[in-house]
Amino acid sequence: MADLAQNFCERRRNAESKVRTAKLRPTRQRIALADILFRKGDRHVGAEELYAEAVSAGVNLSLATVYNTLHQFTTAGLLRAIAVEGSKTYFDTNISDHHHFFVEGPNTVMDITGGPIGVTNLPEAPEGMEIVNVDVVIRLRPKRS
Amino acid sequence: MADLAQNFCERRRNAESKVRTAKLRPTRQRIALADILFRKGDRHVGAEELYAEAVSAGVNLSLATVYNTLHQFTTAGLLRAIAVEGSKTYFDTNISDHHHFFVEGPNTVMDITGGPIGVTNLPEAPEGMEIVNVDVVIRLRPKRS
DNA sequence: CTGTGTGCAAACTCTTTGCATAAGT
DNA sequence: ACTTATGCAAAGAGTTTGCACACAG
Repeated sequence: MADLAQNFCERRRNAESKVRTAKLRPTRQRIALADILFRKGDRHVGAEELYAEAVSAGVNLSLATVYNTLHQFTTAGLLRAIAVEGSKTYFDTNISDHHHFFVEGPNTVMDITGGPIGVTNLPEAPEGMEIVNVDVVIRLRPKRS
Repeated sequence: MADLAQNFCERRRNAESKVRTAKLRPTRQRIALADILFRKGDRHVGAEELYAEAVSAGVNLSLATVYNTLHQFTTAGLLRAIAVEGSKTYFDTNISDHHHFFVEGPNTVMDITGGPIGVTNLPEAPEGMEIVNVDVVIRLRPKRS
């Protein structure tokens, strides 16, 4: 029991420091979201899912706050928004340089593991522009017979 | 004048054959949209823009028809939907293997020209999945001082 | 004629916004 | 106390849907 309590406190402390890193006030909601997001390893979440998860974890917050927080975390560099076609925005807790599978049908995003993808012949940015990032998305579909 | 009329007819014929290629009935609306889409070279259009263009070209149609047609053309392989982050879907009249710049701010899509980008270390599709395509999106922002 | 396509308006999803209230420092 | 964040509900963008009417084969 003491262990559980300690883990709980430690996770909370980690989450809080994440929020402080982002120069945001460590409010209950932001700490709870940071905990959910960064407790487990790499995650790809949409706002609704994260909201549902927070609610079912007993956190009292609103969907608008989830959107606010996701954007604040993204701006602070704690999260990355993923470029996939479709109406929904996914956020990735893995900020390091990597790319994604997008699965048609369930519309889910997965990290590509097993060796870094290389992009060759990367073009120059046009005059007056700078490259923010390079996203590679490999679109998958369930194999038909 | 005769030239203009002939060009007009020829374009219309081309557009119609595009529609037939897609195994769709060559209705007035679909032919008009095909003409607008494929008359000029490569284009990246959203539904609303295409609708506006059609309307200002004197075509009488509805936005819903534009959406229907874009999806039908995409399914038929005449167009490709582009994976960019954000709420809006862009369609590309260039079906060949190429990739895109996405410009933050104006939220526009541009083809990457000047040599084909290569992707190395392309991973296997996971069990039971097949690769539909590989999209590379280079996100740009206006250079700050 | 017969069936598919279209137009319209309403519904729907995801996301943002405005403002009164609550909470952090 | 002072300021910033939150909750709520409403608005907003983009897209889809259902059904009566119109048009192509």
